[in-house]
Amino acid sequence: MPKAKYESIYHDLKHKIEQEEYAYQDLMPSENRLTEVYGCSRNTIRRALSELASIGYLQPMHGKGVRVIYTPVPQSEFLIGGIESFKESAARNHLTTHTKVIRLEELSATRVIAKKTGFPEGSLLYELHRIRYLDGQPLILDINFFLQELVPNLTVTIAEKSIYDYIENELGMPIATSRRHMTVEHATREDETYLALGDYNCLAVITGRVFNADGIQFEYTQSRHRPDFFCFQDTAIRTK
Amino acid sequence: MPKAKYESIYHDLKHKIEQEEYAYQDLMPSENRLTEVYGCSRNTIRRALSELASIGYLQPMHGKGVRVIYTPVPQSEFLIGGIESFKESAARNHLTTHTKVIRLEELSATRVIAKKTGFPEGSLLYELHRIRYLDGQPLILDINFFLQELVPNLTVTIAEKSIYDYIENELGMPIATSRRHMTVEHATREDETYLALGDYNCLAVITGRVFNADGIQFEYTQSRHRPDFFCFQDTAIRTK
DNA sequence: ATAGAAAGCTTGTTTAAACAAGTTTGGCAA
DNA sequence: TTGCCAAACTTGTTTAAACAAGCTTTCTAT
Repeated sequence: MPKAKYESIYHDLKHKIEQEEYAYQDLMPSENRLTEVYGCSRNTIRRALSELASIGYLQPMHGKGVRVIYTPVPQSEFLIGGIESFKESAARNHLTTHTKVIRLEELSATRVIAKKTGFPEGSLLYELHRIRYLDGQPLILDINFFLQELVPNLTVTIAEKSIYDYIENELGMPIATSRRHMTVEHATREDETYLALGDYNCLAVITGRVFNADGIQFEYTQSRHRPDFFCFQDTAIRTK
Repeated sequence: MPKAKYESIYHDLKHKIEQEEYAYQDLMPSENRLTEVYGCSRNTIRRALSELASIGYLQPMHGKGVRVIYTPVPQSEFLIGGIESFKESAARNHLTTHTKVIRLEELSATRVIAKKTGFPEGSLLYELHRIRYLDGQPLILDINFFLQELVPNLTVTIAEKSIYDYIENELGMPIATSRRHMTVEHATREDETYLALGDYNCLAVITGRVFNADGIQFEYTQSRHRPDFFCFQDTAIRTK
């Protein structure tokens, strides 16, 4: 499905790196070599390589070559990374899931809610609380606010399936960018009621604003994760 | 001191967005307009714009324009993001800091340590435990493993100042890429001893491998954060 | 008046070329 | 043999051009 040339080269190289055809610490073929292999220009190769560098797969070295620094991650954990729905994450980890809606109501954004969520004061919103189960265990309390104007006609049925699927495929609104904060917070009464926290008295909390492809925020979300199944991945590139 | 043209354009535009000269939800000037303003080619402009999109400042819209989606973040929190030393983060937040070394010893990587840290078995390492204080409060327990071959002659004095400064400026080794995991873990005996955890019984833990510009891993690090001062920032772009 | 085509914007992809700058190799001269 | 320099690699930056594709405006034909 990649329509752009650099995308298919990116995916091809990514796959070869993950299969360790290009192994950890190896040098990649030179850009000129890859140009011949893929029958494209050097710029197109460089675009694919730079995206692989940005996800921490490659380390380019000026004058020397490009080194593979990808190492396989142990797939035992439920990993979060990128913008991914709960169901997508679960599927990637071969786990079964279901979702229970605790609360779904309409409201208008007060000044306090507007400040917290980033929506304009007075916006019509949906507030949605859901519990996410993985293999029968309640792991995540999701609290979402959706802009009714962009995500209309939200129902319990939709909320228990996949909202992202509804948004992208039924409403035809592409999801683009998400800016998130991660913190660790004390468990609330609601957390204790719905999640089997055991002896943990805090949770991993991911808070974020989600924008569509037009740069309009349509969602404010807070995911409250039971610590024992939470892992967030990230690659950082140091800028000079 | 950006030496490349696209870097200085990037920084200039970033600054203007942060100053809200280009405000939230505004459209940026078109690429053709910006080429006139900055006197450069469209490619160079596009490079600057795409880096601003990758940090969640801009949302490009095919055929329509580029929308500003940056909103200022409340600067009250101690934010983590990118590869940044503790001192750099503290300085950015106008806070005073000091560091106490708990433990500094040499060791050779056993099989277990090699698997955990990603260093080859038998590597000579430094193991370093430090407490980081912010305005007098013990907030972070840092546990580091350094490859002696690349980070030689580590002393308590260096460890209490800035190791990144030592590595980059004294040893002249550029730090490039860091792959990290974030989890929430039960407090250990060591955490309880050194950090004033109050009634928290867990911590935010950032675990990571750090690579130099040659793609060689020189550090394995674990930062154990007291929850109340921990906040991690991230921008995710959804890929189709 | 309205539908629809066309023109003129916008961003997205790809190529080609030239040059800059860092590293390695190989050969030449002392 | 040793030291040094030049040649031949490598990646990094910039320009120019052409075309694709999405969106908006304008004009035209019905």
